[in-house]
Amino acid sequence: MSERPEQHRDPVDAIIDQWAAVRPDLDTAAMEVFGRVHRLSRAMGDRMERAYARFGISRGEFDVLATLRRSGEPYTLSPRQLSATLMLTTGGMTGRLDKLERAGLLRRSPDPHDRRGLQVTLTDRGLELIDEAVGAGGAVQTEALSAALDAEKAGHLAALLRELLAATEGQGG
Amino acid sequence: MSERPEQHRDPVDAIIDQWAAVRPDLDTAAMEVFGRVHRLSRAMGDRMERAYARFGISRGEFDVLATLRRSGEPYTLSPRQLSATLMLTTGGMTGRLDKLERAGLLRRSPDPHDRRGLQVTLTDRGLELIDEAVGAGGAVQTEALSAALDAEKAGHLAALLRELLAATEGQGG
DNA sequence: CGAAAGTAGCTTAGTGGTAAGCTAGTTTCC
DNA sequence: GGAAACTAGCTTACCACTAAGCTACTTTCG
Repeated sequence: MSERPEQHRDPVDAIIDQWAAVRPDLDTAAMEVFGRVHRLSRAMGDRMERAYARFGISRGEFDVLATLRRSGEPYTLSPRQLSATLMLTTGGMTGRLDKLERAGLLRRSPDPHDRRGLQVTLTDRGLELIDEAVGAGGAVQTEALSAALDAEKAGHLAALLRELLAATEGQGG
Repeated sequence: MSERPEQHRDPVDAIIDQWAAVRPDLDTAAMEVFGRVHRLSRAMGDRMERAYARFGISRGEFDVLATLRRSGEPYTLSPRQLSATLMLTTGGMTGRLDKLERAGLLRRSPDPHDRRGLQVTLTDRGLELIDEAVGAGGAVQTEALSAALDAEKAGHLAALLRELLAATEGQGG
Protein backbone atom coordinates (compact mmCIF):
# COMPACT_ATOMS: atom_id res chain seq x y z
CA MET A 1 0.00 0.00 0.00
CA SER A 2 1.11 3.53 -0.73
CA GLU A 3 2.12 5.70 2.25
CA ARG A 4 0.31 8.71 0.83
CA PRO A 5 -2.43 10.08 3.12
CA GLU A 6 -5.96 9.25 2.04
CA GLN A 7 -7.03 12.70 0.84
CA HIS A 8 -4.19 12.74 -1.70
CA ARG A 9 -4.86 9.37 -3.24
CA ASP A 10 -6.62 8.98 -6.55
CA PRO A 11 -8.09 6.00 -8.44
CA VAL A 12 -4.78 5.34 -10.17
CA ASP A 13 -3.05 4.88 -6.82
CA ALA A 14 -5.56 2.15 -6.02
CA ILE A 15 -4.88 0.35 -9.29
CA ILE A 16 -1.14 0.57 -8.78
CA ASP A 17 -1.43 -0.84 -5.28
CA GLN A 18 -3.40 -3.76 -6.68
CA TRP A 19 -0.70 -4.48 -9.22
CA ALA A 20 2.00 -4.21 -6.56
CA ALA A 21 0.20 -6.85 -4.52
CA VAL A 22 -0.10 -9.43 -7.30
CA ARG A 23 2.86 -8.54 -9.53
CA PRO A 24 5.52 -6.89 -7.35
CA ASP A 25 8.04 -7.25 -10.18
CA LEU A 26 6.25 -4.68 -12.38
CA ASP A 27 7.66 -1.17 -12.78
CA THR A 28 4.61 1.04 -12.30
CA ALA A 29 6.24 4.50 -12.54
CA ALA A 30 5.11 5.01 -16.14
CA MET A 31 1.58 3.89 -15.27
CA GLU A 32 1.43 6.70 -12.72
CA VAL A 33 1.77 9.12 -15.59
CA PHE A 34 -0.02 7.47 -18.50
CA GLY A 35 -2.83 6.01 -16.43
CA ARG A 36 -3.65 9.48 -15.19
CA VAL A 37 -3.30 11.01 -18.64
CA HIS A 38 -5.76 8.47 -19.97
CA ARG A 39 -8.36 9.01 -17.26
CA LEU A 40 -8.03 12.78 -17.36
CA SER A 41 -8.50 12.77 -21.11
CA ARG A 42 -11.61 10.69 -20.80
CA ALA A 43 -13.12 12.70 -17.95
CA MET A 44 -12.51 16.05 -19.61
CA GLY A 45 -13.67 14.67 -22.96
CA ASP A 46 -17.00 13.81 -21.39
CA ARG A 47 -17.28 17.28 -19.90
CA MET A 48 -16.49 18.99 -23.16
CA GLU A 49 -19.02 16.80 -24.93
CA ARG A 50 -21.68 18.06 -22.54
CA ALA A 51 -20.53 21.67 -22.92
CA TYR A 52 -20.80 21.53 -26.71
CA ALA A 53 -24.10 19.67 -26.67
CA ARG A 54 -25.74 22.94 -25.59
CA PHE A 55 -24.79 24.29 -29.02
CA GLY A 56 -26.14 21.23 -30.80
CA ILE A 57 -22.75 19.89 -31.84
CA SER A 58 -20.54 16.98 -30.82
CA ARG A 59 -16.92 17.26 -29.82
CA GLY A 60 -15.76 16.03 -33.22
CA GLU A 61 -17.91 18.59 -34.97
CA PHE A 62 -16.57 21.27 -32.65
CA ASP A 63 -13.05 20.33 -33.72
CA VAL A 64 -13.92 20.85 -37.39
CA LEU A 65 -15.46 24.26 -36.79
CA ALA A 66 -12.64 25.29 -34.45
CA THR A 67 -9.98 24.33 -36.97
CA LEU A 68 -11.68 26.47 -39.60
CA ARG A 69 -12.08 29.33 -37.14
CA ARG A 70 -8.50 29.47 -36.00
CA SER A 71 -7.21 29.29 -39.60
CA GLY A 72 -8.42 32.91 -39.84
CA GLU A 73 -10.31 34.63 -42.62
CA PRO A 74 -11.79 33.58 -44.94
CA TYR A 75 -12.33 30.50 -42.69
CA THR A 76 -11.70 28.14 -45.57
CA LEU A 77 -9.82 24.84 -45.71
CA SER A 78 -10.04 21.71 -47.86
CA PRO A 79 -11.47 18.43 -46.54
CA ARG A 80 -7.98 17.04 -47.01
CA GLN A 81 -6.41 19.69 -44.76
CA LEU A 82 -9.10 19.14 -42.16
CA SER A 83 -8.76 15.37 -42.06
CA ALA A 84 -4.96 15.65 -41.85
CA THR A 85 -5.10 18.18 -39.01
CA LEU A 86 -7.70 16.20 -37.07
CA MET A 87 -6.02 12.82 -37.75
CA LEU A 88 -9.20 11.47 -39.26
CA THR A 89 -9.71 9.32 -42.34
CA THR A 90 -11.34 10.96 -45.34
CA GLY A 91 -14.38 8.78 -44.81
CA GLY A 92 -14.85 10.08 -41.30
CA MET A 93 -14.45 13.65 -42.48
CA THR A 94 -17.09 13.20 -45.18
CA GLY A 95 -19.57 12.26 -42.48
CA ARG A 96 -18.76 15.19 -40.25
CA LEU A 97 -18.93 17.67 -43.11
CA ASP A 98 -22.28 16.22 -44.20
CA LYS A 99 -23.76 16.84 -40.76
CA LEU A 100 -22.31 20.33 -40.38
CA GLU A 101 -23.37 21.33 -43.87
CA ARG A 102 -26.91 20.08 -43.22
CA ALA A 103 -26.93 22.14 -40.03
CA GLY A 104 -25.99 25.23 -42.04
CA LEU A 105 -22.73 25.79 -40.16
CA LEU A 106 -20.44 25.42 -43.16
CA ARG A 107 -20.68 25.04 -46.92
CA ARG A 108 -18.74 23.07 -49.49
CA SER A 109 -17.79 24.76 -52.76
CA PRO A 110 -15.60 23.67 -55.65
CA ASP A 111 -11.90 24.50 -55.44
CA PRO A 112 -11.34 26.92 -58.37
CA HIS A 113 -7.76 25.71 -58.82
CA ASP A 114 -8.27 21.94 -58.65
CA ARG A 115 -11.42 20.33 -59.93
CA ARG A 116 -10.89 17.26 -57.75
CA GLY A 117 -10.95 19.34 -54.63
CA LEU A 118 -13.42 21.22 -52.46
CA GLN A 119 -13.27 24.25 -50.24
CA VAL A 120 -15.02 24.12 -46.90
CA THR A 121 -16.02 27.50 -45.48
CA LEU A 122 -17.67 28.56 -42.25
CA THR A 123 -21.04 30.22 -42.75
CA ASP A 124 -21.96 33.33 -40.74
CA ARG A 125 -23.99 31.10 -38.47
CA GLY A 126 -21.09 28.69 -38.12
CA LEU A 127 -18.72 31.49 -37.20
CA GLU A 128 -21.09 32.85 -34.62
CA LEU A 129 -21.71 29.43 -33.11
CA ILE A 130 -18.07 28.40 -32.90
CA ASP A 131 -17.09 31.69 -31.29
CA GLU A 132 -19.62 31.09 -28.55
CA ALA A 133 -18.74 27.41 -28.19
CA VAL A 134 -15.01 28.10 -27.94
CA GLY A 135 -15.68 30.54 -25.14
CA ALA A 136 -17.93 28.12 -23.28
CA GLY A 137 -15.55 25.20 -23.71
CA GLY A 138 -12.59 27.27 -22.62
CA ALA A 139 -14.46 28.33 -19.51
CA VAL A 140 -15.11 24.69 -18.58
CA GLN A 141 -11.43 23.84 -18.97
CA THR A 142 -10.25 26.92 -17.10
CA GLU A 143 -12.57 26.17 -14.23
CA ALA A 144 -11.47 22.53 -14.00
CA LEU A 145 -7.81 23.50 -14.02
CA SER A 146 -7.99 26.37 -11.55
CA ALA A 147 -10.08 24.30 -9.14
CA ALA A 148 -7.13 21.90 -8.82
CA LEU A 149 -3.90 23.85 -9.33
CA ASP A 150 -2.63 27.39 -8.88
CA ALA A 151 -1.15 29.21 -11.87
CA GLU A 152 2.43 28.28 -11.04
CA LYS A 153 1.72 24.57 -10.74
CA ALA A 154 -0.40 24.68 -13.87
CA GLY A 155 2.44 26.28 -15.80
CA HIS A 156 4.84 23.68 -14.51
CA LEU A 157 2.47 20.89 -15.49
CA ALA A 158 2.05 22.33 -18.98
CA ALA A 159 5.83 22.50 -19.41
CA LEU A 160 6.35 18.88 -18.36
CA LEU A 161 3.54 17.74 -20.64
CA ARG A 162 5.10 19.67 -23.53
CA GLU A 163 8.38 17.79 -23.07
CA LEU A 164 6.63 14.46 -22.93
CA LEU A 165 4.34 15.16 -25.88
CA ALA A 166 7.14 16.44 -28.10
CA ALA A 167 9.15 13.28 -27.45
CA THR A 168 6.16 10.96 -27.83
CA GLU A 169 4.68 12.39 -31.01
CA GLY A 170 8.18 12.89 -32.39
CA GLN A 171 9.34 9.28 -32.35
CA GLY A 172 6.79 7.38 -34.44
CA GLY A 173 3.95 7.42 -32.01
CA MET B 1 4.04 33.94 -31.62
CA SER B 2 5.52 32.24 -28.58
CA GLU B 3 9.10 33.21 -27.60
CA ARG B 4 10.03 29.61 -26.89
CA PRO B 5 12.94 28.33 -29.00
CA GLU B 6 11.95 26.02 -31.82
CA GLN B 7 13.23 22.74 -30.35
CA HIS B 8 10.98 23.15 -27.34
CA ARG B 9 7.77 23.82 -29.19
CA ASP B 10 5.16 21.18 -29.72
CA PRO B 11 1.99 20.97 -31.86
CA VAL B 12 -0.12 22.45 -29.08
CA ASP B 13 2.03 25.59 -29.05
CA ALA B 14 1.23 26.06 -32.73
CA ILE B 15 -2.51 25.72 -32.12
CA ILE B 16 -2.38 28.19 -29.25
CA ASP B 17 -0.49 30.71 -31.36
CA GLN B 18 -3.18 30.41 -34.02
CA TRP B 19 -5.88 31.13 -31.46
CA ALA B 20 -3.93 34.07 -30.08
CA ALA B 21 -3.79 35.56 -33.56
CA VAL B 22 -7.51 35.37 -34.28
CA ARG B 23 -9.02 35.49 -30.78
CA PRO B 24 -6.58 37.35 -28.52
CA ASP B 25 -9.29 37.59 -25.85
CA LEU B 26 -9.21 33.83 -25.16
CA ASP B 27 -7.49 32.47 -22.05
CA THR B 28 -5.43 29.59 -23.38
CA ALA B 29 -3.65 28.48 -20.19
CA ALA B 30 -6.02 25.55 -19.64
CA MET B 31 -5.66 24.47 -23.26
CA GLU B 32 -1.92 24.16 -22.69
CA VAL B 33 -2.70 21.43 -20.19
CA PHE B 34 -5.79 19.70 -21.56
CA GLY B 35 -4.78 19.92 -25.20
CA ARG B 36 -1.58 18.09 -24.38
CA VAL B 37 -3.36 15.58 -22.17
CA HIS B 38 -5.72 14.79 -25.03
CA ARG B 39 -3.00 14.35 -27.63
CA LEU B 40 -0.78 12.32 -25.30
CA SER B 41 -3.66 10.03 -24.48
CA ARG B 42 -4.37 9.44 -28.13
CA ALA B 43 -0.74 8.90 -29.13
CA MET B 44 -0.05 6.46 -26.31
CA GLY B 45 -3.39 4.74 -26.88
CA ASP B 46 -2.35 4.01 -30.46
CA ARG B 47 0.99 2.66 -29.29
CA MET B 48 -0.58 0.41 -26.69
CA GLU B 49 -3.05 -0.85 -29.28
CA ARG B 50 -0.12 -1.94 -31.43
CA ALA B 51 1.70 -3.50 -28.47
CA TYR B 52 -1.32 -5.63 -27.54
CA ALA B 53 -2.08 -6.58 -31.13
CA ARG B 54 0.95 -8.88 -30.98
CA PHE B 55 -1.00 -10.91 -28.42
CA GLY B 56 -4.13 -10.96 -30.55
CA ILE B 57 -6.14 -8.65 -28.29
CA SER B 58 -7.36 -5.08 -28.48
CA ARG B 59 -6.80 -2.45 -25.83
CA GLY B 60 -10.34 -2.85 -24.51
CA GLU B 61 -9.89 -6.61 -24.23
CA PHE B 62 -6.57 -6.07 -22.49
CA ASP B 63 -8.36 -3.93 -19.91
CA VAL B 64 -10.81 -6.72 -19.13
CA LEU B 65 -8.08 -9.31 -18.68
CA ALA B 66 -5.91 -6.90 -16.67
CA THR B 67 -8.77 -6.05 -14.32
CA LEU B 68 -9.32 -9.74 -13.64
CA ARG B 69 -5.58 -10.32 -13.20
CA ARG B 70 -5.01 -7.57 -10.70
CA SER B 71 -8.05 -8.59 -8.65
CA GLY B 72 -5.89 -11.53 -7.54
CA GLU B 73 -6.80 -15.18 -7.18
CA PRO B 74 -9.11 -16.74 -8.17
CA TYR B 75 -9.18 -14.11 -10.96
CA THR B 76 -12.94 -13.91 -10.85
CA LEU B 77 -15.29 -10.92 -11.13
CA SER B 78 -18.86 -10.44 -12.31
CA PRO B 79 -19.69 -8.73 -15.63
CA ARG B 80 -21.29 -6.02 -13.53
CA GLN B 81 -18.08 -5.36 -11.58
CA LEU B 82 -16.09 -5.32 -14.79
CA SER B 83 -18.36 -2.90 -16.60
CA ALA B 84 -18.46 -0.58 -13.58
CA THR B 85 -14.66 -0.60 -13.22
CA LEU B 86 -14.08 -0.03 -16.92
CA MET B 87 -16.86 2.57 -17.24
CA LEU B 88 -18.53 0.56 -19.97
CA THR B 89 -22.21 -0.16 -20.59
CA THR B 90 -23.36 -3.70 -20.01
CA GLY B 91 -23.97 -4.07 -23.73
CA GLY B 92 -20.37 -3.23 -24.48
CA MET B 93 -19.16 -5.65 -21.84
CA THR B 94 -21.26 -8.48 -23.26
CA GLY B 95 -19.45 -8.01 -26.57
CA ARG B 96 -15.98 -8.01 -25.04
CA LEU B 97 -16.70 -11.07 -22.94
CA ASP B 98 -18.08 -12.89 -25.98
CA LYS B 99 -14.85 -12.32 -27.89
CA LEU B 100 -12.57 -13.22 -24.99
CA GLU B 101 -14.56 -16.32 -24.16
CA ARG B 102 -14.44 -17.44 -27.81
CA ALA B 103 -10.66 -16.94 -27.72
CA GLY B 104 -10.46 -19.20 -24.66
CA LEU B 105 -8.98 -16.49 -22.42
CA LEU B 106 -11.80 -16.47 -19.89
CA ARG B 107 -14.95 -18.41 -19.08
CA ARG B 108 -18.38 -17.47 -17.81
CA SER B 109 -20.00 -19.58 -15.12
CA PRO B 110 -23.16 -19.17 -13.05
CA ASP B 111 -22.87 -17.22 -9.81
CA PRO B 112 -23.74 -19.80 -7.10
CA HIS B 113 -25.21 -17.12 -4.83
CA ASP B 114 -27.33 -15.19 -7.34
CA ARG B 115 -29.01 -16.95 -10.20
CA ARG B 116 -29.26 -13.71 -12.20
CA GLY B 117 -25.52 -13.26 -12.13
CA LEU B 118 -22.40 -14.71 -13.72
CA GLN B 119 -18.82 -15.15 -12.69
CA VAL B 120 -16.09 -14.38 -15.19
CA THR B 121 -12.82 -16.18 -14.59
CA LEU B 122 -9.45 -16.07 -16.33
CA THR B 123 -8.46 -19.39 -17.90
CA ASP B 124 -4.88 -20.64 -17.57
CA ARG B 125 -4.25 -19.41 -21.08
CA GLY B 126 -5.79 -16.04 -20.23
CA LEU B 127 -3.60 -15.70 -17.17
CA GLU B 128 -0.49 -16.54 -19.11
CA LEU B 129 -1.35 -14.15 -21.92
CA ILE B 130 -2.20 -11.20 -19.71
CA ASP B 131 0.97 -11.62 -17.69
CA GLU B 132 3.02 -11.36 -20.85
CA ALA B 133 0.94 -8.52 -22.27
CA VAL B 134 1.15 -6.46 -19.08
CA GLY B 135 4.91 -6.77 -19.19
CA ALA B 136 5.11 -5.79 -22.84
CA GLY B 137 2.72 -2.87 -22.43
CA GLY B 138 4.54 -1.64 -19.36
CA ALA B 139 7.81 -1.74 -21.25
CA VAL B 140 6.36 0.45 -24.02
CA GLN B 141 5.15 3.00 -21.47
CA THR B 142 8.39 2.97 -19.50
CA GLU B 143 10.39 3.51 -22.64
CA ALA B 144 8.24 6.40 -23.81
CA LEU B 145 8.43 8.10 -20.43
CA SER B 146 12.15 7.66 -19.82
CA ALA B 147 12.95 8.86 -23.34
CA ALA B 148 11.43 12.22 -22.43
CA LEU B 149 11.87 12.83 -18.71
CA ASP B 150 14.28 11.83 -15.96
CA ALA B 151 12.92 10.09 -12.87
CA GLU B 152 12.62 13.28 -10.85
CA LYS B 153 10.63 15.13 -13.49
CA ALA B 154 8.48 12.06 -14.09
CA GLY B 155 7.67 11.88 -10.39
CA HIS B 156 6.81 15.54 -10.32
CA LEU B 157 4.57 15.14 -13.37
CA ALA B 158 2.78 12.17 -11.79
CA ALA B 159 2.16 14.18 -8.62
CA LEU B 160 0.69 17.15 -10.50
CA LEU B 161 -1.50 14.84 -12.57
CA ARG B 162 -2.71 13.16 -9.39
CA GLU B 163 -3.87 16.49 -7.99
CA LEU B 164 -5.64 17.41 -11.19
CA LEU B 165 -7.26 14.02 -11.65
CA ALA B 166 -8.49 13.80 -8.08
CA ALA B 167 -10.16 17.21 -8.42
CA THR B 168 -11.56 16.49 -11.88
CA GLU B 169 -13.01 13.04 -11.24
CA GLY B 170 -14.15 14.17 -7.83
CA GLN B 171 -16.47 16.99 -8.86
CA GLY B 172 -19.00 15.40 -11.16
CA GLY B 173 -16.91 14.88 -14.18
C1' DC C 1 1.53 14.68 -76.66
C1' DG C 2 0.08 10.64 -74.01
C1' DA C 3 0.80 6.95 -70.53
C1' DA C 4 1.64 6.21 -65.75
C1' DA C 5 1.50 7.55 -61.25
C1' DG C 6 -0.48 10.25 -57.79
C1' DT C 7 -4.26 12.75 -55.26
C1' DA C 8 -9.20 14.37 -53.76
C1' DG C 9 -13.33 13.07 -52.02
C1' DC C 10 -16.99 9.63 -51.68
C1' DT C 11 -18.91 4.91 -50.91
C1' DT C 12 -19.20 0.47 -48.77
C1' DA C 13 -18.43 -3.11 -45.39
C1' DG C 14 -17.04 -4.09 -40.96
C1' DT C 15 -16.06 -2.79 -35.90
C1' DG C 16 -16.90 -1.41 -31.27
C1' DG C 17 -19.25 1.44 -28.73
C1' DT C 18 -24.06 3.59 -26.51
C1' DA C 19 -29.02 3.77 -25.15
C1' DA C 20 -33.10 1.63 -24.44
C1' DG C 21 -35.73 -2.19 -23.57
C1' DC C 22 -36.30 -7.18 -22.45
C1' DT C 23 -36.56 -11.45 -19.29
C1' DA C 24 -35.23 -13.76 -15.25
C1' DG C 25 -34.28 -13.55 -10.66
C1' DT C 26 -33.82 -10.98 -6.03
C1' DT C 27 -34.98 -7.78 -2.30
C1' DT C 28 -38.09 -4.98 0.32
C1' DC C 29 -41.87 -4.31 2.99
C1' DC C 30 -46.65 -4.54 4.36
C1' DG D 1 -46.76 -14.78 1.64
C1' DG D 2 -47.13 -11.77 -2.19
C1' DA D 3 -46.91 -7.27 -4.74
C1' DA D 4 -43.70 -3.75 -6.04
C1' DA D 5 -39.31 -2.21 -6.90
C1' DC D 6 -34.88 -3.26 -8.11
C1' DT D 7 -30.87 -5.62 -10.41
C1' DA D 8 -28.08 -8.80 -13.76
C1' DG D 9 -27.04 -9.72 -18.25
C1' DC D 10 -28.50 -9.94 -23.05
C1' DT D 11 -30.59 -8.09 -27.39
C1' DT D 12 -31.68 -4.63 -30.68
C1' DA D 13 -31.20 -0.39 -33.16
C1' DC D 14 -28.24 3.10 -33.97
C1' DC D 15 -23.96 5.83 -34.42
C1' DA D 16 -19.15 7.28 -35.64
C1' DC D 17 -15.26 5.59 -36.96
C1' DT D 18 -11.65 2.81 -40.03
C1' DA D 19 -9.91 0.33 -44.13
C1' DA D 20 -10.27 -0.53 -48.66
C1' DG D 21 -11.73 0.51 -53.04
C1' DC D 22 -13.96 3.59 -56.51
C1' DT D 23 -14.17 7.59 -59.96
C1' DA D 24 -12.63 11.90 -61.41
C1' DC D 25 -9.02 14.79 -61.99
C1' DT D 26 -3.97 16.36 -61.95
C1' DT D 27 1.01 15.90 -62.26
C1' DT D 28 5.10 13.84 -63.99
C1' DC D 29 8.01 12.45 -67.42
C1' DG D 30 9.64 9.79 -71.55
